[in-house]
Amino acid sequence: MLKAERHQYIMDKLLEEQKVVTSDLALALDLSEDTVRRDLNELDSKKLLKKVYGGAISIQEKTDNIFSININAEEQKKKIVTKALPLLHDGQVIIMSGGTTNLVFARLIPEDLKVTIYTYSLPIAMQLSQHPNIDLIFIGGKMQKNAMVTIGMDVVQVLSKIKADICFIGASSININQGLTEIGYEVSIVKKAMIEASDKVVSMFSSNKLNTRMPHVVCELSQLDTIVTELETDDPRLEEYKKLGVNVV
Amino acid sequence: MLKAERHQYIMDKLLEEQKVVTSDLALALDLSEDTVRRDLNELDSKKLLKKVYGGAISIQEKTDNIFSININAEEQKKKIVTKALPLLHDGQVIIMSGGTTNLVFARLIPEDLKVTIYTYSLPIAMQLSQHPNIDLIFIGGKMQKNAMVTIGMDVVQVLSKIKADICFIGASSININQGLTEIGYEVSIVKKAMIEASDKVVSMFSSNKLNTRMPHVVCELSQLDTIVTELETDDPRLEEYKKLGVNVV
DNA sequence: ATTAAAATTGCAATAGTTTGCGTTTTTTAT
DNA sequence: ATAAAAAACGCAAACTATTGCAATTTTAAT
Repeated sequence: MLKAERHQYIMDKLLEEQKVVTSDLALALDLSEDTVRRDLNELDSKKLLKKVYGGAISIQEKTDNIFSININAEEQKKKIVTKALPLLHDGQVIIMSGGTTNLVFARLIPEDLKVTIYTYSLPIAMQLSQHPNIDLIFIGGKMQKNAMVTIGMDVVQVLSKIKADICFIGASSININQGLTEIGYEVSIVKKAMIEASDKVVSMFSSNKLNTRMPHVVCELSQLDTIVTELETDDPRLEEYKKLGVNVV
Repeated sequence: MLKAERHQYIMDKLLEEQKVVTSDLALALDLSEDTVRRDLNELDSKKLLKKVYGGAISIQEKTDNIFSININAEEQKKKIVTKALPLLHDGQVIIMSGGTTNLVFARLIPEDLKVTIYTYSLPIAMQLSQHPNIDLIFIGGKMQKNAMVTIGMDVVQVLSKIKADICFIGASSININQGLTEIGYEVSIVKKAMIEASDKVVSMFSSNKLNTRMPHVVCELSQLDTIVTELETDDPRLEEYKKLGVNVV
């Protein structure tokens, strides 16, 4: 992995989570913490983030009366989510996690689709509020302010009581051995509940998330029905996933 | 292989993979790494990619996505909510309804205030997510998409189980006889529950809401502790309200 | 076709970067 | 105060880039 790639990865992560932790990045990227620190310091000196003890936080101009969400590589994300649109059908009950890929997905849901969507992400809910034909239900609870999602027992409890046809789950990291892993424990718990509540589990992410890992396991690959990336379905990097029975789109 | 062909190959690869590695390209194109580097440098100077140590990365765009909310008479609202700021104290448990006045209020909450806030409004929650010291709890439920608030039994139920020190309630309409009234039935129910859950009830609104009415009653004036408007406290339009025991700020 | 100039290519030596490790220093939280 | 975690520092090994140069190929004009 190129250094510049790592930098992109870090900035990407920062956009999603508002902060990054040195040790988590070292784990995710399979690097020494030294190198991560050097990366963070470099990005700091370029004023792209603010290095703090233990990691880094994003520097974002105070948004005044506007809620702005930065999306990295939006074109790529559009490509990914477009491939997932055929999975949607009238009448479905859907659960959506947070993340910018899901946000792009939310925006591209056809106007005439009539579905019920549960979400626990503020930006996703804001986006879906614009949609004329969606029954939208927000799952409340304690807010994880950086990611703008609710977490905790309340969320899990609501999820345990619903039964969805399909869920679209964002991924921070995925690899063959651990499967889907998350940076935060709380979020991993919520995602587990989400998977439990859904007949079908779909995860959309860009290929740079492949073969990275985070501390908290969400689920094994066997629990994923479909993964959607920007890659061609015959790309060698997806081979192992297909072997394990995951549907690759 | 012609140079132009190679360039095309590199750009194709880049489009697909977001990055190229010098050594891989040299191998794939059966060229020396020197030549590949020269190619990459050339493409870099044409701004078609970004040359980095070890290879090159695609120039990735970062789009800004805005959920914008129009706030009418923002200056006036700032004036109103500023008068309410002294009601806030560390340690309070607070409930906030939706509305743009409350949104402006949320934005002006001092950075160092440590409180717990319950809300059922997406924009309010988004705004409060930016605040470093607030414990934020979102009350989930079915979304009323236009107003971007949750409504219904779920919301009422959560509200019935909490006890807040103070609530800040937006007002569609207020008058002496009916008190606070709302345009939507669902919202009126939620606001009732909110008032029930709070020791102290504060409503902020501009004076043009005075002496108007809507179909659904929220509460009588006697249940309001404090109203905050842009008017001077001795303004004759507020006289009647003061007489009924409402604190006027 | 021939030829000279210009561009391209690979090589080798040199220079510069990156990275992980051991050690020391600083920071944080108890 | 003290212990634990994180950061900084210096170093060596591995990797990547730059440079000048000679050999080769391409281009363009007679």
